[in-house]
Amino acid sequence: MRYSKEHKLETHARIVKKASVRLREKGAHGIGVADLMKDAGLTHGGFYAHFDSREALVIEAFGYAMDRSTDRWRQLAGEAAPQDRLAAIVEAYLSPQHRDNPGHGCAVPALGAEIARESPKTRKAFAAKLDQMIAMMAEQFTAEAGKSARQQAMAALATMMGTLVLARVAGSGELSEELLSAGREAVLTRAPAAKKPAARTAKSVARI
Amino acid sequence: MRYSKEHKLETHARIVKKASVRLREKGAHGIGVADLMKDAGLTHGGFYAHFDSREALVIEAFGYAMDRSTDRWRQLAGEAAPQDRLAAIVEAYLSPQHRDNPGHGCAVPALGAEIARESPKTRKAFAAKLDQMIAMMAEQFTAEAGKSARQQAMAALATMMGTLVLARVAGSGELSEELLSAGREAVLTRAPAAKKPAARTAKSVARI
DNA sequence: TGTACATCAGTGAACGCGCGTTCACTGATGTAC
DNA sequence: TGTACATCAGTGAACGCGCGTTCACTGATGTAC
Repeated sequence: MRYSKEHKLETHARIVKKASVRLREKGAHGIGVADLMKDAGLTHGGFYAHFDSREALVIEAFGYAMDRSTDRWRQLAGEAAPQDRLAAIVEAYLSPQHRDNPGHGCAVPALGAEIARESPKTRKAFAAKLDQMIAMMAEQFTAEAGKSARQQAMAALATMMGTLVLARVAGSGELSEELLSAGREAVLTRAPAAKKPAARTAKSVARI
Repeated sequence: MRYSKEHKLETHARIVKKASVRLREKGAHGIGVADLMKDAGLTHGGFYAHFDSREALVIEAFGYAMDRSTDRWRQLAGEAAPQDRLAAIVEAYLSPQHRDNPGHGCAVPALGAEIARESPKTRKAFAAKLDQMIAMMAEQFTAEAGKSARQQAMAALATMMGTLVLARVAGSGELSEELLSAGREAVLTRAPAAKKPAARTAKSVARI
């Protein structure tokens, strides 16, 4: 059943993509190689034709998820008027839809704490993607009051991902909504161009 | 070897205390029952005389850690002059010492994301402790600019735990320090009585 | 007070199970002649 | 063009291992008489 040249690359990409969803849903150790391969329509035996180890897949899947998030935010920002860009990102990030869809959401709140305990190799891969994400967020800020755009971006990202973790722990009740609201307010009322953002549809925010 | 009445309670408490450290260090699934019992100077067979299941210990250990953190912050606040209280907490929280000592630090950045994936029972236990922590933090804020003390406390907690997760992923290099600094600035320059806090010694902040 | 018995925290072997990884094999298709 | 062989992505059984949990047993000490 020898396949065309592109076939292996396509299969590899499919495994990574599917794994990035399931790992965000279940945690970096919450799902096994056999189930991840099954999700991609394969059996577990073929796994090592694509990856050196389970950890190698985790790194790739994590990087994929981070890139998709960064792309998605850039897209959301691009679609909004300049003064609404930060708000567009924050409203989408701190929404019930994002809270309830970790599999298609930001990898940082889903996997950050676990990655912090992994090997230096894994952590470095994460840190590099995190740095890109910070740079993208920094484009939404201007330096002011002694704070650089990058500094503001880091704090905003921390508040956003922290709020999402807390809101997920709280479930979907009143406390959870309160947390999301407090997070949105905190990031947006500090920002230079903080206006009430245009309402986003559920569809447009479901995938970050 | 029948023991005195208090003996079992003491042993139980010792297991919980030791487990709370190791679980924060290794993650909610990162260490097994046998090793946890060994840490308490026992063998694994006796585990079920103390707990219905591994999950039951995780819940107890987690609650213990949360209570210690809340106590510790209250103590830090009590030792500082009124206008320095928030700063005392934030400086200790967002310090390299806390970043490098997850086992004796706040359970939220260490275990929050994992708890979010656990059973409703576990999540509810976490949410109740989180609510207490929020209430304690709210004592450090006053309502202003349309934001209640509670709302400010939630955002501050999210920024603090989010920053710590990111700083731990980044390791101990420049990016990590940058993140800690940005987090401190973000929480403190929004606060009503934000002054430069008195320097804390490493000793006083090592255990949160 | 002295003695026989009951208690039960803790021990250590054993269980069933799922995991990451390995390996001999398959078979459709590319390639050499 | 036709044929024999090489390739290698994918299969499925098997491996060793560690895990959570169970269980028969131990033995120091409290309790009943």
